[in-house]
Amino acid sequence: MPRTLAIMDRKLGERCCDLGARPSRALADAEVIAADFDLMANPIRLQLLDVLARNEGRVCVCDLEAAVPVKQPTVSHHLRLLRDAGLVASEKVGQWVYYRLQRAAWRDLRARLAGVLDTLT
Amino acid sequence: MPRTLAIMDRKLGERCCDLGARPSRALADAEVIAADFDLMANPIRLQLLDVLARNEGRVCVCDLEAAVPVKQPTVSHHLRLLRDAGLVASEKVGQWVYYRLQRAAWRDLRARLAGVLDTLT
DNA sequence: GATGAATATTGACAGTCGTCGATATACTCG
DNA sequence: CGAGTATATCGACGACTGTCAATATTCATC
Repeated sequence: MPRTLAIMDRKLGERCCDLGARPSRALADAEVIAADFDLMANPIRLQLLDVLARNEGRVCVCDLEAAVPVKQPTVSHHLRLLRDAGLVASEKVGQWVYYRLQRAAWRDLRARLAGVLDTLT
Repeated sequence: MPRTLAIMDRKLGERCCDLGARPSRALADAEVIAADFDLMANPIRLQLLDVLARNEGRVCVCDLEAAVPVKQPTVSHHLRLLRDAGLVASEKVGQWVYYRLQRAAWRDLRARLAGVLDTLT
């Protein structure tokens, strides 16, 4: 017993509203994807990731600090967000901490985002 | 007169800091990319875009309103953000307003984001 | 163990974001 | 014109974010 008309069956200007439009993704899924995008939605984090991507396994915090226009606590803050998300890992060597990208985690994230972007294009 | 050693030339645990790490993108570029990601970093916008993607040129605001768990002013707010960014367009027909994706704008945005994601993987 | 360096954490602050009720605007129909 | 509907805008509010100074922690060296 269908009581709503599919949107595709309707002409422009004819019968509007409540015709059964639903998102294909549940809100919970959308929130996960939104969190992925959110991590990337900051220019300092993008610059940090860029430096990490081009210096595999060899970047200590003070190098990162020199690469971006914010102070050390702020760099530490952004690195923590990326680390908590599993996208970078850190290794302490002596008094320094070296950061590196977690390429596998990035592949997963990229696949998720590409899936979204593909449907919109 | 090079006075900084490239990061790649250094061993782990040896000489740290100020070795010339720079982001390849300027801050201004990073801010543009971050704004792109930011637009996508919201679950309601993702759901709206999903409905628009699957109902080409035929979705009025009240249909969108029915598809997401927020009130009408909030839907209107998110649609405005997407419209201001050029990613959707609206057309008034009678008392209704129909929204549709701007596929070309999405191709541009996807290319920019894919470029970033590719370097990280 | 005191000193100094590298990094993390804390606490405060200003600014931004998402949300909604109320209201305004624009259109339709009687 | 008056009533009703669809959408946009306004104004307020709480929550979250980015930033930094100050402080804590950890390690190395003397």
